[in-house]
Amino acid sequence: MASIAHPSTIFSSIPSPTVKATRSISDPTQHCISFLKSCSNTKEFLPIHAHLITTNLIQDPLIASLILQFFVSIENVDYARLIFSQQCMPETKVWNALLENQLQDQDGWPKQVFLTYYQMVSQGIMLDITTFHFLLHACCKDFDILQASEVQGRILKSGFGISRSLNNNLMGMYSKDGRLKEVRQLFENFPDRDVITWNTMISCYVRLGLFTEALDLFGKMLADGIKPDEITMISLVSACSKLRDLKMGESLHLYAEENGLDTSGSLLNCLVDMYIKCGEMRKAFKLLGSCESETTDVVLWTTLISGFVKVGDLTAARHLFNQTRKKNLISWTTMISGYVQGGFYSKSLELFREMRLENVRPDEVALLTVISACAHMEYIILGRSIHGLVVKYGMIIDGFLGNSLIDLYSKCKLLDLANKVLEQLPGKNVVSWNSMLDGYCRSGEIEKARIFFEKMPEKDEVSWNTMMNCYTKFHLFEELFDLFREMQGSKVKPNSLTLVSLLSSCASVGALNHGIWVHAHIKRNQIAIDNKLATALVNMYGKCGSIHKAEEVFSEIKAKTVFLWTAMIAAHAMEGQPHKAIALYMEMEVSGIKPDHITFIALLSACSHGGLVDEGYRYFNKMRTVYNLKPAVQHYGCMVDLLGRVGRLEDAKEFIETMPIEPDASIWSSLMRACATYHKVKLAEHAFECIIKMDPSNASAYVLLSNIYAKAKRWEDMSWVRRKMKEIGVQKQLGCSLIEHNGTVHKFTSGDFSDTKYAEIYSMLDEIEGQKGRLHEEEEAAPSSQHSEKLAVAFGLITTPTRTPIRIVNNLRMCSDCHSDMKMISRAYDREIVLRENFRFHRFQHGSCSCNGHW
DNA sequence: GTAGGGTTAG
Repeated sequence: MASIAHPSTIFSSIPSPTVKATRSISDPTQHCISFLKSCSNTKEFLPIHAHLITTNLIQDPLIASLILQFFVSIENVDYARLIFSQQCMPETKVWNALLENQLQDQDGWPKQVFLTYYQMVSQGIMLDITTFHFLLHACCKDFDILQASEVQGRILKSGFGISRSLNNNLMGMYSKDGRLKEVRQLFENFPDRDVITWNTMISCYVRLGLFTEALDLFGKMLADGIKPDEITMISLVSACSKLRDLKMGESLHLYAEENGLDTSGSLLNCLVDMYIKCGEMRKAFKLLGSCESETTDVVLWTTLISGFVKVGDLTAARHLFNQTRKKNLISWTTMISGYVQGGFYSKSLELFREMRLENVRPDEVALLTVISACAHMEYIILGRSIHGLVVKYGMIIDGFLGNSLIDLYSKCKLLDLANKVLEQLPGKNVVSWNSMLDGYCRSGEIEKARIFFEKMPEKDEVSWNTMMNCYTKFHLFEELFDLFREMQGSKVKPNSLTLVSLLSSCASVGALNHGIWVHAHIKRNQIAIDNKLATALVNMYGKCGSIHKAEEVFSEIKAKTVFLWTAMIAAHAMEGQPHKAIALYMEMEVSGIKPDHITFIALLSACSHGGLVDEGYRYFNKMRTVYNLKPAVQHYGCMVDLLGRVGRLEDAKEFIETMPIEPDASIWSSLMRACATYHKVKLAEHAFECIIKMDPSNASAYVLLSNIYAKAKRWEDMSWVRRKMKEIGVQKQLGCSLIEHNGTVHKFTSGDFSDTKYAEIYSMLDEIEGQKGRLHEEEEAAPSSQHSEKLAVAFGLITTPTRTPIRIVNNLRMCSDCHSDMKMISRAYDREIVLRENFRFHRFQHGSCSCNGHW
């Protein structure tokens, strides 16, 4: 408390009336108020009391109420009443002034108002309409249903009868707390409604998201002969914003203009917001242009910033933000959250720091926004310190704020902390559980995730999709489809994201029949195929070797995104159709779509699969010179692959040595594979050394080198490699092949004996060996007759009808023996064999392969 | 009685 001068000095310095006019700071009333507020005992009070009586200041209700407050605080109400009996003011008025004073006190607690109220009741003080207004106001500040109904009951008993303004106030109070039932009851039971009664009812609907009800009520209001005002329109136009109902919004705009309502104030902001949210930027700006002078209204500016954020134009949003003269917390939060929504998390945190440097104190919304940014970046240290800030500010953690914290700890894989917040969270909802579920999923705790998922009190589409994405991510194909079937039996309908997840899983294991089934499901349920779903379908068909179906889906989409184009280009690349990929790329350029990094990976890999060196160089240079895209290590990898495939090994080596970024192990592996093809032992050894320097236990490098030595018949070197592998414990990556049959995906690994049909499979393999009509060369590792793709093809020959294609997905590139054996099998058994390696297909038919020897 | 900012799957 600031030091207050002794009363005697205050009184001696009371200025004359003329001075008072010029020096309002020393207003005697203000002095008295300050002094009264600091009074702590009766002894201090008495001198000023005498002064107040002589100057008649005691008749000032505020002063009187402070005296009252003083005596209430020292629990001597009797003395207070004695004092008041000497003055002419009715007691209720003074008590009301006290209530008003307590309400205005920024740091005050609405509970204080109720303490005063209980004192009034126990003292038998009469309550009037003003008292009730203050009480309702306090109820709004800190809603408590018991207190609210106590006040409502007191109003009914007071004998005034319920006035329209009290009724409106009661409605407003319940509306703020979202109590539709109470508001409706007060509305229905009060026939003498004015515009405020209607507005309160309408805004209650809008607040609760019942937009259509709000608009319906507007019709009834007109029918009732009540003229709407600007505030009515504000509620209704904001309902149209939320509904994205441009037509209704425009007709409300027209109504306002025709009925002479003021559309230059707050209503203007709402209309601008509505036009922006409905995607009518031009109309919004036309409306702004019609304003007479340049407005500096911070709400309007913020509306515009938010509009640009919604349409994804963050540059424009930031430009406006920088020009906003009187930024407040909401403008800052709008811009910060804009960056979060656009995925520019670092930018959002940067701006938050700037905000704090400007001494703007964040509230719950601002903090949960930056917590969400920290969560996405997995910035746990900053995230925890913001959690600390939440505690420091004494914020109550519930609802949104709590959910953002669960999300933070989940994304950072701190499951205990996430659980702790969850347990202590008062208003848990499906978002809280979803965030926790996501924590288990991304930590790889699949079992725990499933148990948690089963126990969730409520599941929405996010819950199902989170669990399903988890299965997709961990390649649990069976579990994924089982869960999908379960989902179809539940109340929640699969959405396009569910289907994207299923399709991407089908794509990764090459499960064409499952993919076709998902596509049929989409058609059957008349789910709209948007760009994202089309991309997933094209990707699935492309990766399952069904290029014509991919083209079909692709051609049906009119406005294609870069992702869709890229998926189609990649499909051609995988098929080894470089010219089609290039033609498509050119078509894309013509249609005005800019390629991205991924497009160029697809395009360069197409060139590589077709051995198109000149084209490869051309596009590699083009990405930088025309599109200003910096080639990443994958792009350099494609180029090395391309040069290696056509046998320009020295060029490839030089390319690696002059590339501006550090080559990684995969680049040297590319070169090594080419060395294996072209029997360049020396260069292979150099590449090997480079790989081992970076990654001493790189399994594929050892295996490749060993194979290269074997091919060169350098047995001693080969066994050295083998010994070395044992010494450092290098584990060979197991070859693995997938084949879809009868609703499941079968997985084979080299020398695998686990399949129930293994006896039949191995006798089939013997038969194949017999077909070759020659003995096998000496094999260094597992004989190629037991390579996983052979097992899979044998399985396919046994289990599928004659002449149907056999589709296999490999995790590794196949060896040359398998490649020639597949050609032979395709002729001997008259089967098309479609085999997918990591990034390309081989189609074996009538004894030849679509790759034309470029494997 | 009214307008601008908020959490989760990809």
